[in-house]
Amino acid sequence: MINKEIARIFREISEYLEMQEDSFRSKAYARVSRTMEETQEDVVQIYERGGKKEIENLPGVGKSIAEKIEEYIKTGRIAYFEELKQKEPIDISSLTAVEGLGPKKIKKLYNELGIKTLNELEVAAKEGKIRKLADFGDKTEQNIIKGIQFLKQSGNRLLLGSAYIIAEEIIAKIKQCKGIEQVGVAGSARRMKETIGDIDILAMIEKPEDASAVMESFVSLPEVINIYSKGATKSSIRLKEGMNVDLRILSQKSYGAGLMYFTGSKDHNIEIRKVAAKQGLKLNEYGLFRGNKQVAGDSEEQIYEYLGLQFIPPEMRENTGEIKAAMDNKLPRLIKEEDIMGDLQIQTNWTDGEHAIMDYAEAAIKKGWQYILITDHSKRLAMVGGLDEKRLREQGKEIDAVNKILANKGYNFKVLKGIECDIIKDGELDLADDALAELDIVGAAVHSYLNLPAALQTERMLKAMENRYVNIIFHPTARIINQRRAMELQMDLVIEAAFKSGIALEINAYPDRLDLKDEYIRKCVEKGVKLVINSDAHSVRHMDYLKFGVAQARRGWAKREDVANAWPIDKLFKKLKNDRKR
DNA sequence: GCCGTTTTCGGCCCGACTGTTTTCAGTCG
Repeated sequence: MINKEIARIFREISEYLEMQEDSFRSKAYARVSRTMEETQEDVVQIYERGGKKEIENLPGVGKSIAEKIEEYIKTGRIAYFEELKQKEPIDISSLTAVEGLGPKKIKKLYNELGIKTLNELEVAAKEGKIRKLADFGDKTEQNIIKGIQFLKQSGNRLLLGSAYIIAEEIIAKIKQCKGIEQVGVAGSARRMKETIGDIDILAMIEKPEDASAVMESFVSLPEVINIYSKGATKSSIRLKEGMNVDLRILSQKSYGAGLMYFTGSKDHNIEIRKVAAKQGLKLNEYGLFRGNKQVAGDSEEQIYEYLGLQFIPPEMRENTGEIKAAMDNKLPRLIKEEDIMGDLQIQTNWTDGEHAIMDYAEAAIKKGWQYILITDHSKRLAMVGGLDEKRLREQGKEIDAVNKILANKGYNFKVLKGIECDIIKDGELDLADDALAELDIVGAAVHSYLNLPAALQTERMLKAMENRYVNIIFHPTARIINQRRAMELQMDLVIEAAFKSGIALEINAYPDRLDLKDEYIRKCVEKGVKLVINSDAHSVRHMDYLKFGVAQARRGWAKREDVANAWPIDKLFKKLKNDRKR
């Protein structure tokens, strides 16, 4: 996958151009860098499908940049970038990673002191050379030293699941401050991105004079190890966990505008501000203005409405067509957590799960669900005691017994018989067809040989999908966020096969999986491929993860109709099972 | 370098905070 590599090169080009004061061209490259970062489909595949023209369809990509992408695909390099690097051989990406250092300062450091690398920067700072430069001073030098220190100990972006917990803890503390009307999370956490860089928190206060006390208690939270900035309305800190948190304080009449601004995404905001500008309006984080007069701002709903747009849910705010859709009144009604009627992937103490079938059933009933599917591993996963045909049938008896007890208690609830059947290397399934035939719903998943080349891996997957008993492919790409790359799969072919066969693809809600990714989900939705959102619970408490899967589905523009486990049980059987074209 | 319901040329989101300076450039989001 070369998208990330191209993204990095364009980001560096952007920074070189910024050094040369070519700000607009720089922004053009920065924008395409973000696009490449977010594009899930391999740009090589896009190129193979439709050549340079197809690449130009990517937002922000024009003729010149499309040519550079083509050049990279063909030759593995971009001559323009090589020239820039040769002229000024600076390790820009490492240096800009230092908080407070940007292209202009880096340029000065290079010109005055010949600094090219992080190491040279650190040495110069520690030797006190930086403070002597014009426009630099003691503080800047200290901040550089600190910045390098933090850089060395900071790791990956945090999983949404973890960031959420941290944000909630901080919010709870801020809520206790005097004069606080409302506190909420904004930023990528509110957009429910799968990983989070910084946590953004927004607070509304009644009286402006309370602001400084709120800021004071924010920056003195016990977890704080650095204060980047502290102002009347905006402060920025770093937590022990290695995570940066911003707090912004707003008045009631600006809360909606601030929430919108702080939620992003950046590209969404830029586009929305352009929409405003076209109507002779100005949008900033304080409100929507005509001249000096505020015409909207206390709620997001009000701002979108004034601009003639439908309300755009935060998960959609990525500038990938949602603004146009909102303009045309064509936003989909996204799936909600309340729409979910059951969970179709649960591991019990028959294999590597923590709890018994009845425990999960009771928890599901509490959630108001109508069914769960029990899906322990199959025998190939010997490590966790995967079920063979015999034990699977024994488990079926326990499920029957649980259902009987629940029925006697008067619950309208059903435990369904399933399996997470291993797809072995050649695409065959791990269990015999006659055993699968006895189950209500069959899930299949890859757990081994994750490094096969794309063609082979795809062939394997398609072969498994030919099995007439398979209803769902679990965690289709097998990635683990921050740990393991997705399998190399030609997803277009997999999605096509799912469409033809009537097999559903899973959105696995486990925080470090979230597999399918949002972009693939959107392709499924466009194509009419059925989805399911499962917790992959190995414990009763994991069933709460479903909300992250729902969020991922929303980021992929999925509606209730697209998600099989948002359907009542009879429709679930009809559409997922009996409609399966065999 | 990109882009178009004012446009194929002339624009390009907007503001807070910091540090170094006497009015602002650089950085960040």
